[in-house]
Amino acid sequence: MVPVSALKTKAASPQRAEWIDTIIKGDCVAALEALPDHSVDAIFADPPYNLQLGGVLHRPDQSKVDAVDDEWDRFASFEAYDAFTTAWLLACRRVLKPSGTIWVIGSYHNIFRVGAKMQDLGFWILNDIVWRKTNPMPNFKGRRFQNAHETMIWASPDADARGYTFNYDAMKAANDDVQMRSDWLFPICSGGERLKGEDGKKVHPTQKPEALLSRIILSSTKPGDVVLDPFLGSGTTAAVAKRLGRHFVGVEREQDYIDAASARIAEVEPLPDDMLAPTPSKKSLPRVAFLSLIESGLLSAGDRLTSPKGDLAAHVRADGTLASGADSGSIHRLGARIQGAEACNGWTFWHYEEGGERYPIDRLRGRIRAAMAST
Amino acid sequence: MVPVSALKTKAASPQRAEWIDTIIKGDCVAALEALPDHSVDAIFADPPYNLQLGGVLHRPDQSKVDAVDDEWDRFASFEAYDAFTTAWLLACRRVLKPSGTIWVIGSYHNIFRVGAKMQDLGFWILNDIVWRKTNPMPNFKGRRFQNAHETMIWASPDADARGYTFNYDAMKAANDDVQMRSDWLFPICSGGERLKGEDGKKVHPTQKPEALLSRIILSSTKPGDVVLDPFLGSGTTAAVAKRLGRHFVGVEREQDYIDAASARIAEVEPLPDDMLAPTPSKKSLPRVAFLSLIESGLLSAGDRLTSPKGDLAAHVRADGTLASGADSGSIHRLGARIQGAEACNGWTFWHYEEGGERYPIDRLRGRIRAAMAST
DNA sequence: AAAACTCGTGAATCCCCTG
DNA sequence: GCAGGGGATTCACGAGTTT
Repeated sequence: MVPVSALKTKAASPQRAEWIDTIIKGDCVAALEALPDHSVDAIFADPPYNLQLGGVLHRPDQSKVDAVDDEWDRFASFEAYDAFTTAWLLACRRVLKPSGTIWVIGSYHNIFRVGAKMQDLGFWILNDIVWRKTNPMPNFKGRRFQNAHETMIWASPDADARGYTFNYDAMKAANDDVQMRSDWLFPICSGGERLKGEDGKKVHPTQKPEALLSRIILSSTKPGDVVLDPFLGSGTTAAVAKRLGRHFVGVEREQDYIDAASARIAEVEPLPDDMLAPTPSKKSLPRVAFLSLIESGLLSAGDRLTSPKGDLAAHVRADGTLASGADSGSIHRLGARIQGAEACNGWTFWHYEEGGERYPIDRLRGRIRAAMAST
Repeated sequence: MVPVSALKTKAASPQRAEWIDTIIKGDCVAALEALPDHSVDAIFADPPYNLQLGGVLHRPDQSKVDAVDDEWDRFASFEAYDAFTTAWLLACRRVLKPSGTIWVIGSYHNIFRVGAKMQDLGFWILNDIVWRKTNPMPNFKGRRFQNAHETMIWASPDADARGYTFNYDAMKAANDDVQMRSDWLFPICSGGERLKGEDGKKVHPTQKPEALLSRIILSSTKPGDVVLDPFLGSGTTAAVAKRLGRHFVGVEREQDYIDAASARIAEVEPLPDDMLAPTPSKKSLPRVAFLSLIESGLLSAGDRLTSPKGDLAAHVRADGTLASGADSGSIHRLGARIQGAEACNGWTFWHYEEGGERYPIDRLRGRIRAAMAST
């Protein structure tokens, strides 16, 4: 374990476990034994791709392509790779909270095997996300399509998992107010962001762009969460987590990578809290009872409410229910029944009249909430 | 076997086998026994996805989503699905020429299992191709990213396969003279192309767009080649193959689909030889997420944006929203609220400062688009 | 006649808290 | 653990209708 105090994020608290905000040196499976069950909120895993590259690849100008041929990317067989995959996935699932989620990135060389194994082990896939590269390496031989993307799998630890974090509203607001899609566009990591050694050579062959990790962390974690990267490499996950006010824990086998990542993380300045506050979702707004509208005088018993078009009507009763003929119930239940629907959001369905205009009663709820906020 | 003479393509030759340009009725594995070894040049397979859907899903307007719940998409377990996959993949490989290639399409529900099984059986993956949908169904409950793509695997029957067809230059010419990438953009099949029954309902729940098959066939087959579709369904593969001067053979279990596909194929007029050119697609300006400006470093969390005159201000937050005092939201929503307006185009309203001058953030969006276009 | 508006729909693994 | 109920949730098109 490498407790680098400079790595600590500002969100640190005294009672925090000692492995938080550190890089653990060692093999992924063995190193994760240092963590208790269900202790991390999210995992980003960038496992070896098992590229199975043949000979040396040359560009048209005869220059040599610097392929990933490191020892850690070589496996004897698909079976060996599958056994490796099973081992680290199980270790990850043990330390992942039931409400947590895991991201795994890969290419066509390995992602199908990893995805199938995840399903076999009971992980429940939430999305597969495509990272479209703005600047992928060309196919030099002209024998295939340009391999211009990588695939990520986002999954919960089991099919029944509830309550995982997905910052839907933040993603939508950040995407021109339409839902964020499963295809993301980012440049590959290059330029100043790419870690280089003193020899000017890249420190790690597959350093991921911070933008990619940023979207992952912003979408599926909350400030203060702990993000695990079992194959930390150059430390992108940890650096971005720290910047975004999350805790991290990384596992890495090679000292060179640990050194580079530690230095990188230490330089990261967390963003101020008010830049990280989660975008409020409607679900997170304070609950307002319909009865409060009557109690505060915004509506009165006997008032007439209608459907949006005004063709269906009901009357407000003193106890906060609605009545229509012999039928009565909550704003939601009566709204559903009166339309013959299975469900209904009474706040947006029922309308009141003011100055000749119809408005949803949600407008009145807004006034209550505004009054609550100002006190 | 259903020898529909009207289906014959113009490239027909007298010594052709009788199963060419026909639809064979029956289970995929059994039906393929009618074909000799190594007799087809390419395969497009759209197997059941094994969606494993739960209950009924409603849209926000309470309408029901017409889910794929057909009998043919139900499997007892992953093991049953894997056995099915193995069987049809082996049958396909037997009839595929050594120089041929196979395409398989799927979603995250099944594509990882299929891909892993293909590798296990010795198929050699050449590319995975992402079909990005211009108009995918939204995620109605806001619990995941919008599932906006499907994945195709393009593979040769074994690792040593040589001489497979890839029309590199045609693809490049069709793509503004840069290499065709592994991510393709097409609308889903709708409008006049979608086969409808007399009741006005869709004939097949998962009809694929002709544009998709067109690119597949144009990229990896030659005129006169034989294209097999072991799950023919509504017949898109056969119809496109015939139009493009290729032969086809389809396998399908259900008579209703066979009838619809036969009628559809009969109506297809093969293109004249000199017209068999790929269709270039001009795309409109790509959507850029405001978050991309932060992710790409053009803006940073905490940066100050102002109204055109500089009298109103907000701060950029890490998740791609803006904050002004206690208020926050997308660039559009906050822009509207801060002006007291109903709507606002945040791209032209919000300005940043550079060298003492104010510029709309639309200028930064332009830079992102320029970077995208240059790749 | 043209524009605006409404309505339907697509391979979907789609809620969460309280009693 | 289960049942009940509050109440949150959609994008791009094509087709048809109204203004």
